[in-house]
Amino acid sequence: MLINELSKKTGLSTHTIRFYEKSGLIEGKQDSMIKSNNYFHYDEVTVEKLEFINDAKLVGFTIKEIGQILDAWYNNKFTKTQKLEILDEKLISLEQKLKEIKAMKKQILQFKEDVLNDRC
Amino acid sequence: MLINELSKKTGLSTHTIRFYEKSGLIEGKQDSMIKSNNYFHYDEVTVEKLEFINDAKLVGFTIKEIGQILDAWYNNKFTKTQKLEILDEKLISLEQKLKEIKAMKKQILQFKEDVLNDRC
DNA sequence: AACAACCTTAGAGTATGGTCTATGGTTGAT
DNA sequence: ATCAACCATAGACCATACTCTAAGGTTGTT
Repeated sequence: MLINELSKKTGLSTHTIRFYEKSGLIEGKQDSMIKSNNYFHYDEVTVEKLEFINDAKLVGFTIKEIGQILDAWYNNKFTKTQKLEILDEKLISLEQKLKEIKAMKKQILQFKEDVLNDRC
Repeated sequence: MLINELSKKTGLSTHTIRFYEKSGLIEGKQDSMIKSNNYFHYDEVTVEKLEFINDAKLVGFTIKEIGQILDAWYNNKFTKTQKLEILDEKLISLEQKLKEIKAMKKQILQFKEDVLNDRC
């Protein structure tokens, strides 16, 4: 599929998709059979990747981190061991985020207590 | 205390503290008794606020959101009801973040499975 | 008095993650 | 053939959240 269809499938603008492509998160292929144009073609895996990117942004991963994860998942830049290391590292950072959010919940509940009891 | 001491107590640079002050997160007081200078003085509450800001940044709250929370907690810009509304809203967004992170954990565990079983 | 070590404001510069515009080429239906 | 609707690249522009520099005033110690 071409970028427009990819955009419709993922809800991301073509600008954003091209930005992610420049950032190395996804990769389209130009068809060397067709000489008249230089259009990029994208596959279903790219759709999956973009959906993952959306989720990964929500949890606060940077473009760089998302790139690492995608490379660990769907490329051959790394050995199996390296891939597992990267993924484990991200799991640890997610655990950390969970802790931070739980602590913040407690903090805000405390603020609510303070408000309710006019302690501020 | 002056900004340098505040900086040492919180680990934030004076630049960053001034940035937060400009952004309305904290507020120092100038002593009108002293005419020779215009130095800002900060109290222990400001230390607490800056510590909170640090934690709040970790969970992904923006400066604007942090400002709202601080106002809800330690100011009289809002009524009690408004304050509780703001804090509840933030609790909901924290719940949402928890969900997203848990989903991402599952996703990455799946990636690990894929790597282990050479499915990518 | 002079010097280091503070303080102030204003504004420039940086990194990240987009978002948009300009320019020009391609495709497909009429 | 022409026209809308697509495609590409390059680079400008934007918001957020800092981070730093410049220029000048204050304080405290010697």
